Amino acid sequence: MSKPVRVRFAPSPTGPLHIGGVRTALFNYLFAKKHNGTFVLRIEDTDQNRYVANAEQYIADALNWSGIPFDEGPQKEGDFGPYRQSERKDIYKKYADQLISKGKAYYAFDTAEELDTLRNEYQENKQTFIYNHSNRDNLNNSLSLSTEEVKNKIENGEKYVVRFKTPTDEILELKDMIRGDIKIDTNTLDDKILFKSDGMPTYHLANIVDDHLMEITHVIRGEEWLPSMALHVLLYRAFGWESPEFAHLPLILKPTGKGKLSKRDGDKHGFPVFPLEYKNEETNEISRGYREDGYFSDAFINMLAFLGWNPGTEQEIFSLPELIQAFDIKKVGKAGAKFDVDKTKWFQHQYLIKKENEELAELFLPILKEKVKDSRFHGNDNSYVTKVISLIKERATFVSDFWELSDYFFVAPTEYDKKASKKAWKADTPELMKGLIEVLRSIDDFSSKNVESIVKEWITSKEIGFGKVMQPFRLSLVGAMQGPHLYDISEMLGKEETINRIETAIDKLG
RNA sequence: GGCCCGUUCGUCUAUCGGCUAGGACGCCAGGUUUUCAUCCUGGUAAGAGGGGUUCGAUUCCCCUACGGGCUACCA
Repeated sequence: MSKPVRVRFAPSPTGPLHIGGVRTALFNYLFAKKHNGTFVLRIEDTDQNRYVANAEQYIADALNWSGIPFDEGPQKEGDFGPYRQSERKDIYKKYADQLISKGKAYYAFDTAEELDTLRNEYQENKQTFIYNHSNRDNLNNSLSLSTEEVKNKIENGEKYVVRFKTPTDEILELKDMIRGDIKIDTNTLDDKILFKSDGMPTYHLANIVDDHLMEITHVIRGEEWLPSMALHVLLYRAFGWESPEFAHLPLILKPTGKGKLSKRDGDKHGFPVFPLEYKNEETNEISRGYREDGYFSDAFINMLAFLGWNPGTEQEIFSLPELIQAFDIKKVGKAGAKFDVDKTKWFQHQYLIKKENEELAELFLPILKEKVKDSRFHGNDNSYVTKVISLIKERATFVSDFWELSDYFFVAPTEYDKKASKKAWKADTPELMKGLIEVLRSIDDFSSKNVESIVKEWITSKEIGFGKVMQPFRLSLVGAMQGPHLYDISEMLGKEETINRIETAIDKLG
C-alpha cells in the first residue's frame, strides 16, 4: 500500500493570486481529491520585504469562492502545522546546520555587492558567473577559509549565508509526471543560497524541509520551477529523504503578444486576471475579479481546468465532481496556453443557461429592485420574474445582462428604436394598430397560443400582411425589434397593458 | 550570454507509426424565429523548417528556427 496522497499549494503572500495561481491550486486540488488525498495550503512568507498583509486572506477567500478549499492550512490546523513558514522559522536553521555538518553545505561571507561586481565583470568578458565548483575555492567562504577564520568571522557577528555544495560531474536523471525524463549536468548548477543572512531560509530550503515534514507526496507547481527541480532533488538526497514526485504545469500566456500572463494584463486586455476583486492598500488601485464581473465560480473553474488539460473526450462542460473523476495529471499538456477571453465567456454562458430559473431570479432580484420601484415585482412570489428569465436567459451571458434584455417586461418603453420605427411604422400603421386593439379587446383568454391564433386569423382574413402588423406590434410592446416570441410577451404583460402600450405608440409615433 | 522546457487550424486542444488530421471557441454562409439572440446545418482554417529511422511519419531520433521559463541573500 502506497502512502496517502498529500499535495500542497504554496503561494507567497506578495499580492493577490492571479488565475495562473488558481489553476495551480485547482490541479493540486483535483489530484488530491482524485486520489482521496489531502490538499494543503502553505504560506511561503520567507521574504519579509515583499510581504503584503491582506494577501493571505485573499488567497483563502479565492480558494473558497472557487470551490476548492484546502483541507489543512492556516486557520485550519491539521497535524503538520504551523502552515506559515514565518511561524516555522526555528525549524529551518537546524536543517541548514545539519547539511553543514554533513559537508553538503557551507558558510559564505561574500556580500551581495561583491557578487554583483563579479557578475558584471564576467558579463563584460562575455562569460557567465556561476557560484559553484569552478570558483568556490577562490571566494569568501568556509571552503576557502581555514576553520579558525570561519569561526572568528561568525563569532565577530559577520553576516553570512549558507550555500548548498552542489555535487560535481554528475548527470542527474530527473522524472516529471508531465514532461517525462530530464537530464541535468550538475556542473551547470550553482551553489544556491539556502539560508539568508537575515536568519530566514530561502524558498529552496524551506520548501524542501516543509514538503518533507508535511509528508507531501506530489509536488505540482508551475513550470517556472522546473529549473529548480535539480536542486530540490539534490537536497532531498543530501538530507537522506525520499523525494516526492514532481509535475510542472505549463504556463498561462498573454492572449496577445509575448510572455506569461502577468497581473497587469487584465487592464490592458479588458478581462480580469484575478478571481476576486482586489484593492491594493498602498495605491488604492482596484483590480477587477471574475466574481465581481459576474462569472459563476463553476464556470470559472471549468474554464481554468481546460487551460492546459483536457480529458481526451469531446465533453467540455464539467462540474467539479466530474472534473475530479476525469482528471489525470498525465493528460496535462506541455506547452504554454494562451488565455482566451471569448472561450471564458462561452463557458459562463453555458453555465448560465444550465442554472435553474428560480436561482437566477434570486440573483436578479436585487438588480431589479434598484431599477423598478413597482413593488409588484419585489414580493415573495418570484414567479413573474422567473418566467421572464426563462424567456430571455438564452441570450445572456451574465445575470447583469438580464435588465437590458428584459426591461420592457417591467416598464413600458418610453422611446422607440429609431431605425426600427422608420422601418416598421408607416403612414397606415396607426389605423392597423387601432384595428388590432379592437381584436385584442375582444379576447378573453389572453394566453400566448390563443392570442396568436386569433390575431393570425384576423390578419389573414383582412389580407393585411404579417409584417405590417407584427413589426409595429413588437415595437409598441418592446420599443425595439428584439426579444422573445411576441405573444409570450403579450401574455406576460396582460391584456390591459398590451393595449395601453399600443395606444401609447400610436400617440407617440403618430 | 548560459541552462532547461516547449512547438498540430487565429485560440484551446485530440491523435500514444496507418490521416480523408477530429472537437470546441471565434469567424463566414444557410435554415428556424415574419424581430433580435439562442438553436440547427454547413463552411473557413493546422502538425515550424531540414535531415534521418521505417513499407509508412504529426507521432521516434538529430540539427536549425521560433516561442517560453530560469539565471537574486524573490518566490
